[in-house]
Amino acid sequence: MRKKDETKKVKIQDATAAIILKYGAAAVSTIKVAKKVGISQSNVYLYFKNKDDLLMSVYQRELAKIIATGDLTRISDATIPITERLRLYMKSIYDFALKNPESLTLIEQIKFLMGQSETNPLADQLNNNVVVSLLEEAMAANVIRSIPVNLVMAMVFAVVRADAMNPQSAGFDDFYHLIWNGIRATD
Amino acid sequence: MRKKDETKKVKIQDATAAIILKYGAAAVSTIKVAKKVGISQSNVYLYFKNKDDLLMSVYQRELAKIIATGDLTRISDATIPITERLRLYMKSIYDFALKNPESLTLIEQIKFLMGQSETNPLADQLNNNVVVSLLEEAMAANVIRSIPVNLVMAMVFAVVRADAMNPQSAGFDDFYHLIWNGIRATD
DNA sequence: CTTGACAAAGATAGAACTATCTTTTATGAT
DNA sequence: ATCATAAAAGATAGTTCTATCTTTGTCAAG
Repeated sequence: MRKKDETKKVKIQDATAAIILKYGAAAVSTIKVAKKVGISQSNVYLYFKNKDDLLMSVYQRELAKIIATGDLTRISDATIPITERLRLYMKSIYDFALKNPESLTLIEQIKFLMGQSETNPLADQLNNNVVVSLLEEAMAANVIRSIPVNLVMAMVFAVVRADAMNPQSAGFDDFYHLIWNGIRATD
Repeated sequence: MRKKDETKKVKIQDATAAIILKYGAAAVSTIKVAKKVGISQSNVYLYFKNKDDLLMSVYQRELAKIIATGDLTRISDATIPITERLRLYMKSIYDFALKNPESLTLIEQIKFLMGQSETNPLADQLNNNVVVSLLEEAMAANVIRSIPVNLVMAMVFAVVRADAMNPQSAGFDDFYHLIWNGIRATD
């Protein structure tokens, strides 16, 4: 029996990502992807159920990168002071964004095309469990002011993203100051 | 001679906007728009040069709403203290977003579909002249910290948008606090 | 060296769409 | 009432695309 070339699946994903980055997610078609890889169009369906499946796989791949980067364990480590954990959270997001700005673009684009797109691209990953409870804990302890969590998230991501896209980034300290002074509890 | 029904142009724009809000900008087609209005597809081309022209007109229409809302004159009125003008700017953006959340969605969607989409939807209008110089003036006067202007804009818009989309808004005071304490110069 | 299995390419049905061209219909002016 | 004009509808050429089905090619096991 003949074996399937697993590197080809990756090549297809890469081509898809390249098209999205250059022309936007709406421009993706199996024809263009296949042409870019140098295979026939029907061949794409050997590796992906359909176009949505392909897009979702690219989406998941970028998400996995994000998760692999940050050390989520420390964020929920109760032995670390909460202010320090908040800082850790922001640092890990900031570092990732600066290192992988295309990841954010890809996630944003795909989410925009496929879904009701929520507010921001990273919502899924760091959000849903760890970060929300971190923020809620900080509010309960009166370390940060009581604001809807999604406002804080939106703020963090927007600033990170803007900075990552800038030709020269402002640096983590400015970023941190911007966020922290906005959310910290005033005494 | 038979006269053109100008209300029909508006109806076409309305139908387009409705489709965008419900299914996203990528879902817009002259067929669907015409069906929604109850006219023939070719009829759309009597009022708009092509599909892009239609989308751009919807985009411009929403932009005009925003401009019509805020009183931009006061923002550049040098007799008003700069901190007060910064507050006015944020208030006008906040009020508009709360009153017209769909406007933001429409602009975001259309911009996303048509262009390289920059960072945020409102960039064009309040931005380009008045607001940028307001922020730069505030930085020069050391009223706010020296940060890239687009970071501040991104932050403002992201928070405003998130709040406007929330079922219950946090209110202007919380919004203002969040932004102001982030950007103000520390003494 | 043959053959089964599966990858790869080819071909194609069918849908959705854009933009233009043609025909019909309605209306305001004479 | 007639007629010119332009709106409205209809028809259509041509493109792009998805997803499936068919054919061809290739590799590995026996």
